[in-house]
Amino acid sequence: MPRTNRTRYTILGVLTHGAMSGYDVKSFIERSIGNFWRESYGQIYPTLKALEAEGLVDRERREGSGRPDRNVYSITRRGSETLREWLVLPAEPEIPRHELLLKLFFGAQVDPEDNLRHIARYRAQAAEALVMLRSTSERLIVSRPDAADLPFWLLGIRLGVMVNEGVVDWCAEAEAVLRGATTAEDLFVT
Amino acid sequence: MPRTNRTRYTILGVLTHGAMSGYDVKSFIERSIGNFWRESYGQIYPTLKALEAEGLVDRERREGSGRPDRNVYSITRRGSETLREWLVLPAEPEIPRHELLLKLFFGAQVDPEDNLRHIARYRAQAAEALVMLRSTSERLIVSRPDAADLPFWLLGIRLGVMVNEGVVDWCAEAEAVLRGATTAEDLFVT
DNA sequence: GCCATCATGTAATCTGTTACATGATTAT
DNA sequence: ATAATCATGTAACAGATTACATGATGGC
Repeated sequence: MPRTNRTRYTILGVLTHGAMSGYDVKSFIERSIGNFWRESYGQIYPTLKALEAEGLVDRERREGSGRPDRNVYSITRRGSETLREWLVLPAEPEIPRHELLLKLFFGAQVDPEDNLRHIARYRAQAAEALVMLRSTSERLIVSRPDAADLPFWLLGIRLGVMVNEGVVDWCAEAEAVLRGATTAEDLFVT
Repeated sequence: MPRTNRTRYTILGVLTHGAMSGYDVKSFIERSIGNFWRESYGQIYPTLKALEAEGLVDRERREGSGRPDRNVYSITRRGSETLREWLVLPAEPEIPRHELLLKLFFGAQVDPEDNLRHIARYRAQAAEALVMLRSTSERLIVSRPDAADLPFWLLGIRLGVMVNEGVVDWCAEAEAVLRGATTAEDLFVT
């Protein structure tokens, strides 16, 4: 059994926030869940077509005044049902792939400075993510204090904050170990 | 440009730990880096063939006494160089996909209990992972205290511990929010 | 007797990215 | 001028999983 196609459900879920075009779906995903989910046009456009053929979304053609014509999609009753059926199913555990850890695992093959460069880059990415996450949470709290999905959005951001804080702490530990200031064993004793 | 094929380098890296068969490569990956990396036979066997054709690994056929014959692969000098070239390159950021957060993002579409079930399952997985990670670290520290790669192995485990501890904490917060005991906004104030 | 482990490999299939093609409008 | 945004779509291709095929040995 191949992995279930989650693009379908992502699009259906996005369309519960209102009718929109494929282009809009993409930018909605980037702005709202881009932190933990991504879709490309190469997936979105064909999937929208398939969803329409299955009666899970409706399409309405809108003449673009000046702008290109848009296909505006809205979710159907059957689409909502299909979405809810999937939402209550247990989330499949993600297949783990962490290239940084993979490279570090083979770190004995390269110079210590190479490993330290990896860590520094990783810490910078996590720190940058934290800034983004915190500013997004603030913006949401002031601009949409009454939205029904606000708690769900904030919980996603909150997990990102906690994980990235952990990453930043780990980077400090990793640097200490790679510089020889600590042994890795000590990390587990304390 | 397609994403670089990391299976190649994973196999080369594994073979720095000694000559072994495709079967061994798979079980080595599962036991050592299974926590953050996975490969299937469907990838390993064809990749080993390709690596041999490129002169990055050598193959030696060993008659199995009783057992099936084995193809034992060892990394060549050129293989080691190719590996090191890749190891020093910046790790490509993983494309994020987190099905649990995706489902939770659309959580307003289902009953609160459905969301709570997701969280409970997620916490159980993280708790189980923590038990595994801690016991692995202890086993490594006592059994291979002198191995040159021990610090690298332990650092990988340590990140897993820190991230999963964060996940467990987050699950408690998420449950409080979903039960209405706290508001999501409060999570960001404190 | 049966299951786990050892052992190799192919085929079918899917998911998903990237590049390409096209072209108007608006803001800088 | 020119870059960014709006807007839709296809084609090529790679990465990866799963299922299938085959078969022996050794422990319970």
